[in-house]
Amino acid sequence: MSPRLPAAERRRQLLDSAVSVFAAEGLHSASMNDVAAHAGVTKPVLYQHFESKHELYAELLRDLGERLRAEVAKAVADAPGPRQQVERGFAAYFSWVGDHTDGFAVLFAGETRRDPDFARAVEAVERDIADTIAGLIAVEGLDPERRRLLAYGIVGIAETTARHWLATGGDFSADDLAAQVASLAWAGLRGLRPA
Amino acid sequence: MSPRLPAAERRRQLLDSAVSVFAAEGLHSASMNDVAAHAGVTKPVLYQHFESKHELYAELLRDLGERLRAEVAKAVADAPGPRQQVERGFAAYFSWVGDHTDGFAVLFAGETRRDPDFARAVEAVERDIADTIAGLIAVEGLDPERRRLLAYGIVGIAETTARHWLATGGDFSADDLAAQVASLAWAGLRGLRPA
DNA sequence: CGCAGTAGTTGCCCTTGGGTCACCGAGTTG
DNA sequence: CAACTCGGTGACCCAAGGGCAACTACTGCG
Repeated sequence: MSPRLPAAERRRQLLDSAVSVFAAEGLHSASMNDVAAHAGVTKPVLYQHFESKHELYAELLRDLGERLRAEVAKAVADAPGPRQQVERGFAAYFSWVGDHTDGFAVLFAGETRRDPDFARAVEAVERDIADTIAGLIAVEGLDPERRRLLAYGIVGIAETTARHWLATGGDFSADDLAAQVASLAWAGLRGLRPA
Repeated sequence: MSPRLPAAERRRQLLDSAVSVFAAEGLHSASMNDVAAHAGVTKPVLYQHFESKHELYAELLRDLGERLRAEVAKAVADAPGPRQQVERGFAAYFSWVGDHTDGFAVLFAGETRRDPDFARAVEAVERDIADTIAGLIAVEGLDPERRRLLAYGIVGIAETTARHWLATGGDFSADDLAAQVASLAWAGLRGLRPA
């Protein structure tokens, strides 16, 4: 039997275990048994804290998404001007990714987008960030649909370069990476011709 | 019993069925039974053409990836200058996506990246396109790693805007979308300051 | 007309894994 | 020292689904 833990602590520990197990195995390959075992505990304990596998995963996504979102929002809010907002936003993003590779994998590289509930969670994060970016597009008279589309483009830059960064072993630091990518994004945003 | 078909035709039909079933249900939710039934046939027939579910899916990814890659490569090769290469490359990409929404879903929105074999297939496409883009970055003296990183950023723009385009019902035509996005990407690529 | 050969089918096996039930033992409290 | 609570366990149920073995039926050829 594993050492007894108060409910709150056990729950936190289970969530942490779930992130690493799901990141390593993927949603459908990882069993509830695996998650429980990783926490040094058996399945029923897991079910005392979470209704179902679905709910556990959804909770995970909400949790991770909220943290990433908060991190980026804070960095952007603290920046003095638009150029710095872009730069620091990316820096916060990549820094979070570097510190939470498992979380990033679960949020964006997982089979997240297949399930409607799961998709909502990750899209909420994307939308939030995209809305922030949309406000930085300097072209006047660009209709909101197009504005949002381009903002999603920038979000896509972040996701894909982050994945590539992790996949290739990360030769750059998060800040270096952010500087590179911010430069690309900023040039793109400023160089747009008024439609 | 379903009408008898020569092996080659049946195989093609099974592949087509597989794309739509996997796009609708996802790799792990869709059963081999579903795929077979969608083709009006039973499971063993499916197994006469494909060793396993894994192999079927891998074959699908190779097939789809090759087509997308060829489409983009052709468009880029036919363009007279770099600006047009970007524009027509995106146009070909979005046009393919619009015509093969199921294929796009399987390639990029699926649980593709979890499995090493599957990941290879989709990464091959990304890499191929990224390499093409890398050649268009005009900054001299930028080291190849950074060049490639930025190229992946552009690839990310395409993927994410395509997903957003499909998810929101696609108010734009593929060409309109391409023009918008190409403008963003081109501005980004040209506006980079030499490092 | 009968015999290959190939397309399809029915039916089954067996593993995996989500989810649950009945029980246990260590503190705490009156 | 009961008795209650609460964190924990082992064993089990049941459905889904990948994969296969054995059988059937159509078709074309000598």
